[in-house]
Amino acid sequence: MATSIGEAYCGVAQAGERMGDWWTLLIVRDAFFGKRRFSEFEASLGIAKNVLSDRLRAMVEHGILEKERLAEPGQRYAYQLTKKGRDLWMVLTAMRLWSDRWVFGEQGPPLVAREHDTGREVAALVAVDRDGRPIEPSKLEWVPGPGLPSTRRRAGRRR
Amino acid sequence: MATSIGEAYCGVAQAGERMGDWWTLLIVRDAFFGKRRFSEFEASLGIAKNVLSDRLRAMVEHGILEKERLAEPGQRYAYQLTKKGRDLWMVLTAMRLWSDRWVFGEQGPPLVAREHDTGREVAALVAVDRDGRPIEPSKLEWVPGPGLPSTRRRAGRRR
DNA sequence: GGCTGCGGGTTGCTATAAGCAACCGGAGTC
DNA sequence: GACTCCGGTTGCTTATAGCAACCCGCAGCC
Repeated sequence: MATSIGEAYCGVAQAGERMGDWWTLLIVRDAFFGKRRFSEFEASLGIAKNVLSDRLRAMVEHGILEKERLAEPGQRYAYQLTKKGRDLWMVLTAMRLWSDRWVFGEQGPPLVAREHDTGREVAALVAVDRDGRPIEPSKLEWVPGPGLPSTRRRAGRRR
Repeated sequence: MATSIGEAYCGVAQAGERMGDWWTLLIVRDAFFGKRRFSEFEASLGIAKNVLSDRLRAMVEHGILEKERLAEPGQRYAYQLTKKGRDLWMVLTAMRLWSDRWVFGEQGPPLVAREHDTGREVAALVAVDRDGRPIEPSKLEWVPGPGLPSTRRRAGRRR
């Protein structure tokens, strides 16, 4: 990861910084599938042990996962998603839906997310305002928010 | 990127494979900001020239960007998002909203997306079914889709 | 027509990190 | 007290990001 990326006041860069690499998202995905143990992630992802160890530690440090010792016999731990981690669901879903359309396309998605009691499937994401009303992405512009510390922005800054 | 990741029948992994690394998403973000030229991306991102060159080529190959020679004097090119590239907007937005909440938090987002004619801001993403009705993520389960070639799945497979 | 400047790269070197295999240590089990 | 399993660590090799230097086509200038 580039040093310069992390300094940017950009949510995309910041999120990328927190992830580290794509493994992190795949670990979160597996956690959503119910996987919790070191060996489960290892087997499922085919990731090297040292890299997995590294990722898990970083994710715990960043508050995406919680490590907990299991009551089971032996030296066993469970990694579970925190609220912060579960909030990555939208990121995973956005990526999955993009792939469903642009990678899998005609052959159809290998996996779908379905509401368990009604059977309705997630077909898309829509952006909404604070009242929950949909916003069309093509009509959007980017404007500085309250957290922007740029010198070009004056409103709301105390000196 | 790991070799094993690309083989997975998982939209998240596939999307990650198409990206290559986080630079790709940052380039797409800049393209949404209106940047089109090699030197614009270079200056904005602080990315090394060879890496940028590499990413742009890969993105053109993957159909995320289109390279076009400008009519201007000199040897100048413009890189523009294709439909496939613009469709990454949801991924960027999901990451940005996650950062707004979990990285920037109290201090507020550095940047907001606003509908230019009404001023309404994008506050969240919601998952919807094919009829546009919202689905609550916490009630979801994952099930195999039509594109899954697993041996455990029989429906729809020709031999 | 040679000089200069600029955009858009390429080449080569170095440093960091991923991949892989081997080993390790605590907890339980026989 | 030897064996096994889980969850790692250590050390080596390979791949790739970062950086600096150089390069090439095209234009304007004189």
